Amino acid sequence: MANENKKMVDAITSMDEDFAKWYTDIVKKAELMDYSSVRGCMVIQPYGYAIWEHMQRNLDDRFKALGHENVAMPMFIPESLLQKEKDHVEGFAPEVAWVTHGGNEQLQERLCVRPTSETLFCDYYSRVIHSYRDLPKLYNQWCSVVRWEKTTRPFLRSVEFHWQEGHTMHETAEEAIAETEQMLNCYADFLENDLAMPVIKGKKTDKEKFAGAVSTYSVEAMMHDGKALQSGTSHYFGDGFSKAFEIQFSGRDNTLQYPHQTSWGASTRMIGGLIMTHGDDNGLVLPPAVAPIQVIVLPIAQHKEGVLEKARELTARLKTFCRAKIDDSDQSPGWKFAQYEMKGVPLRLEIGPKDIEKNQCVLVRRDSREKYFIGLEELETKIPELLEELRKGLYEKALARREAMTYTASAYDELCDLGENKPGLIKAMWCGELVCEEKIKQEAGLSSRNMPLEQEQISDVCVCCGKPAKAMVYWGKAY
RNA sequence: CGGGGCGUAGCGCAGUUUGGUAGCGCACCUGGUUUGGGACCAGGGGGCCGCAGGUUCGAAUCCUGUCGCCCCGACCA
Repeated sequence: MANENKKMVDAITSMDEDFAKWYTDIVKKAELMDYSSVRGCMVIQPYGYAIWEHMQRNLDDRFKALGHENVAMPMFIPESLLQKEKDHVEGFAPEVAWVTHGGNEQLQERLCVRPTSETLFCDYYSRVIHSYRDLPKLYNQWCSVVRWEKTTRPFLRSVEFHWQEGHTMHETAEEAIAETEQMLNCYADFLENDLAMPVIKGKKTDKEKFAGAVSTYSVEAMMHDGKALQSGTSHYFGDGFSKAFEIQFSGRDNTLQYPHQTSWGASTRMIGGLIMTHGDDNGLVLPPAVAPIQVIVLPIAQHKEGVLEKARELTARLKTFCRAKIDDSDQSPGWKFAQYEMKGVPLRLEIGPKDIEKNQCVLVRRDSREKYFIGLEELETKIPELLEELRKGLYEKALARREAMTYTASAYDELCDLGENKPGLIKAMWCGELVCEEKIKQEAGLSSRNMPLEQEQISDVCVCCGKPAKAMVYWGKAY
């Protein structure tokens, strides 16, 4: 057994040895992405893109069930449009890419490649919203955006990344706030139930909020190394953009009003989150909801009479109720075991001569490597059961790890000490002042992740300055 | 953008100090034997040594520049 493990560990760097290398090893060896010739931009390979497609489909169904519609906005934003909202342009200008020429001609006004599309949506809304009867507008788009990031990492931070951005307009602030909360919950539900990633829902501090937003909410997940990953975000804009873009409508009382706005997004970064939440030293571990292959069928001694036929027949049967695939290539079984573990396939089905004799097969779980000998007539019930157990198991394991790596600091020394010595999240009270937040960043190396919706009263005073506390904050290091 | 490391076959590397025209393992191709945890034997294909200049009779090797990637920091989904 020790021998077996050794061989497989050889394939990728162990996460204890070098977490960053472990991550890039998985991303490459599971064939999720490849580097491209463009700095910071990646090729998402078929297997990685298939995961994204499952995420997209799942989220898109959720959005549509909540009344949203998909649209497509231009990829370019005229400079004048980007500049309409002051905070927004200040936040994004340092990292936008500019188009200055069309063919050989210099453009009269340069165009930025969208880093996010608030301005485009607002420009459009200013033309189509006239009456309260035009509201709400519940739009979403699936697209890629470009941010000229200085350092990049596959899926976690790339210059171009794929995402969805929802942009909605509402008659009242209350409605827009409700939308912001609803979409935050939508992401949380998707992440927790389908991706098996426990998240902390909370509000960002002013320092960390989106450029131009009144308030920003996030779902934060903890990775294997204790760092936080913002995995989805939902903003309430109030009427700031509406005023900047002169979006007005006639209200029920026949007065001119500004609509209230939200935006919310989730990106291919979630793929990085999956890797760093569930992955292990044998590779990726995928939750069934987004696994391109849920069950890989591996014929054993496939040259022997009847094995391949039986394996193909089983695969066809499996395909009627789950995403199944057979690998009948002539690689050795051991190679295939390792290969599909690397790719994170939740269940492996082995079928060989001995099994056929007994009318059974072997199912092996990716997460625990537990083996189950299953009668062939039970597959329709056993496979969904095992997939569900695996999903729950992944969630519980991730939650237990997060809890074990979450600390409480009631004194400043304690906060600094934890920040330096304990990877993970730290709960501590905060007065709400930027100076304290910056001091904590400077001295403890911790940024505020969010102020959780589920607040706890650790003490009455700010961990940093000792003045009365306004909120409990999760502090940590982030991707 | 600062600090560090690295670019030689698809991948991982040796060769660079001391210039002499490129090698190993894996992968790939062919044939055969194998097949319940990364199989074995035999044969074979593949490289403007990141790119551009320079020095030299001769450069993977020395010099200059440049591009890219990775890691650690500051900024961000």
